[in-house]
Amino acid sequence: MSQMQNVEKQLREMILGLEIGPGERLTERWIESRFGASRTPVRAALLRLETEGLVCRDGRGWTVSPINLAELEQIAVYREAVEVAAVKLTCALADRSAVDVIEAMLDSCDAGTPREEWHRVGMDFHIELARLSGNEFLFRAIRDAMTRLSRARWLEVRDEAALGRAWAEHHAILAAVRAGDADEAARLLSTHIVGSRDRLVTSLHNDRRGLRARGFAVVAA
Amino acid sequence: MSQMQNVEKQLREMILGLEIGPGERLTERWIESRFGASRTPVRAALLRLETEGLVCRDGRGWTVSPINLAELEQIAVYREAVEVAAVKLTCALADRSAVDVIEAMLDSCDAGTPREEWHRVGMDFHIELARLSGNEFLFRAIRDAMTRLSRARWLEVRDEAALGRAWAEHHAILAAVRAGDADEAARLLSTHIVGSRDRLVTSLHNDRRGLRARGFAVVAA
DNA sequence: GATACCGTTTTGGGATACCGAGCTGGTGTC
DNA sequence: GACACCAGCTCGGTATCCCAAAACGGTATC
Repeated sequence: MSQMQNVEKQLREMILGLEIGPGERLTERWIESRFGASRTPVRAALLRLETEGLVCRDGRGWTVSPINLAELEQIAVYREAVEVAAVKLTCALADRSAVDVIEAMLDSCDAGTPREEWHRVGMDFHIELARLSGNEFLFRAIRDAMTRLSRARWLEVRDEAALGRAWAEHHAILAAVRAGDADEAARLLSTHIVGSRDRLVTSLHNDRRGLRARGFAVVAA
Repeated sequence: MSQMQNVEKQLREMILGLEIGPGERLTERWIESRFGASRTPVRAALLRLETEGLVCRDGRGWTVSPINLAELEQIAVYREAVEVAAVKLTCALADRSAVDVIEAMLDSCDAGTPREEWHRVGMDFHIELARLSGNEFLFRAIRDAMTRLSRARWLEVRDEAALGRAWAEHHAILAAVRAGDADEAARLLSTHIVGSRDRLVTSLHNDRRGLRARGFAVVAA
């Protein structure tokens, strides 16, 4: 693997894993020494992460993108449009057996599963569901949107009940897709996304002082 | 303006203006000498253009992305989802007077307007309409999609009648938005996008030999 | 005449040196 | 004590150099 991909991957993981907090300043030289690469691959990695929205320019320097509540709300609207379109396409497919793989993915999470895994599977559900549509642009749009949402979802305070509800909604969506009921799948998915957004934004809004106390920049809606 | 932005802008214009043909090989050293910049900003510009889909990696090198008919069809589906969502949002706005600006933009084209201008306004119609939604993600999605479509739309053989029909559809969409009729606007926009895609793909498919003879790589659907 | 082999050249990937702008901290003046 | 100013440092932007791998071309052999 090239140095650029290496730096990009590791830096992305550090940002998504909140090892570097939202709003934190980054210098190319720090990344250079941190990952043992020279500035050329570091700069390339930063440029790519910038297009993913994980880092942004701060005047002349680089900053880990803050958590932006207004952005989260806009992404939800975007997701709703794109995911609903994707799931409708999928419902129109002759062979929808691939939903079984996604269902198995959901079922792989149980009481003993670590929180990281729940988080990852919760995102992959939407990404893989979008992939089934066969439309590369819808897929990429959702994958990128989920990447942007990743840190916020990780910070969200989710109780057991909320997680259970999300999983039930995921299962219901898959059932509708399996039945080929596009309207029902779209309705369920739409409701799920809006509900998730409300819980997410509410949770982060309530927690914003605590988050800021942890050094995380949170921009209000 | 920095060298990187300079190279990025000029190279984008050369690619979109077909001064460098789809499928053509690019070397960093050629770009370097062509624009009088060193390889660092050249590489940065290539990385950005790669995310726009205008250039792609070809093994170890760079290639101007070919015209891909399958991609054009997928983009149309993506556009339909995103643009319809955007226009529905716009219809729900209290103040929709900004449609007048877009209408004026359309009306600025007449018989004496050069083809480049028609082409640009035809794209900007969709981009500016999306911007009205106020959703940054919907806007960027459509702007980027139109960028990817730009070269194909330029190559399309469009007769006077087709242009007139497109303009009439644009006006009809604006009228529906002005009236706040979201369903009608969505229906008109959807029809417009599907119709445009059919004409575009058909035109390029019929012309593919001529295009290849001009040195343009065209990948079949 | 075709093909296999080897040296040369080209190319992208990476490392590093240099520059100028901007920030910082310390000092001197009022 | 406050503020203005300046030196030094830091940082991104750029240019350039090196390297290994791949592409190219020529030659020798069959």
